[in-house]
Amino acid sequence: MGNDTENLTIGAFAKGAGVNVETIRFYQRRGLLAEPERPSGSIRRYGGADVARVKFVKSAQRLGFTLDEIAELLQLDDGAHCGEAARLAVQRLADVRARLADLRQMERVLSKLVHECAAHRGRVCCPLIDALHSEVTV
Amino acid sequence: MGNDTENLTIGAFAKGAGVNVETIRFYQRRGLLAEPERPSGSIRRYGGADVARVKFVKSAQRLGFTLDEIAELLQLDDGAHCGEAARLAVQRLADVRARLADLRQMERVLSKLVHECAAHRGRVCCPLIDALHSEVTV
DNA sequence: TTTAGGTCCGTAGCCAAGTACGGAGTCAAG
DNA sequence: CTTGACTCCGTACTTGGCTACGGACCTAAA
Repeated sequence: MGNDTENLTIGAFAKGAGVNVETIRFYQRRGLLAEPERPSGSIRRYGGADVARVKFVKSAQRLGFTLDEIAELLQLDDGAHCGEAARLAVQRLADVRARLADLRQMERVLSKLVHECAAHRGRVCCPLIDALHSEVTV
Repeated sequence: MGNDTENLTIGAFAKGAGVNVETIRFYQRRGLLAEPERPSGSIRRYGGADVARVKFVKSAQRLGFTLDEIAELLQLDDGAHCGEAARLAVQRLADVRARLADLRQMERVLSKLVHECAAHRGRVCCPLIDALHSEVTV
């Protein structure tokens, strides 16, 4: 039935999302995750959408967004106005592009350094360095 | 004489590097910055190379490197072996490329969303969202 | 029905990266 | 030779993002 990704306990949920249980609870307190209904007794159940949401949080974090920013992004999902949503998205896009530019610069420098260093094989080496000072001060 | 970027006091240094004095001192304690000689009495003096170094630290931070990683990078500059330096650089390069891939994915999704949202003008809107779940869970 | 293992909840602790503070010393201009 | 700005140094506090702990409760399988 493929139902093994619905009706998860918090433990299975956390494992599925690749975080630990405390993190789930922490996100609930931070408002990143709704505290779900408790269908039977007082144990909460989670589903695939929750797992996706947490994975989204972790992805966005890897890109350098803070939990507050991620909360904003997620509010797009939770019924914010369209105009507001678009405004936020545009803002984030600019942000992402700035990061991309930085990172490309870094990539360029590092890969150049690696190549030069390889080309130097046998010699005294290390053009790595002045480069770090002179070029990466973005 | 252009000497206004040499022989800086810590205050001028910090201002030049765009951080505050405490941060300089913090970096010294962390070993990111050497504690300089004290030519006259007990007040330390700094130069352009120090400024560049701090700017490098800040750039690298913006790219998501931790201070420990940055310290490693800076050791390339401070006389590490070439082989070791290259190893580190290769490692960081892989790192940077992974981040780039993430970020490109994020950019793609966000810009698609922004366009779709603009195209929607007047309608109920917000394709922003399922997209967030379905596509950005990198 | 017991009981092991999971859940709930609050509170406390941890690490990174600073930031703030306070008392003592220094130094250059008046 | 004093005064006001700056420096030195240590220690403490802050913020973000978790992680750990402990006692009470629930629940599924033996």
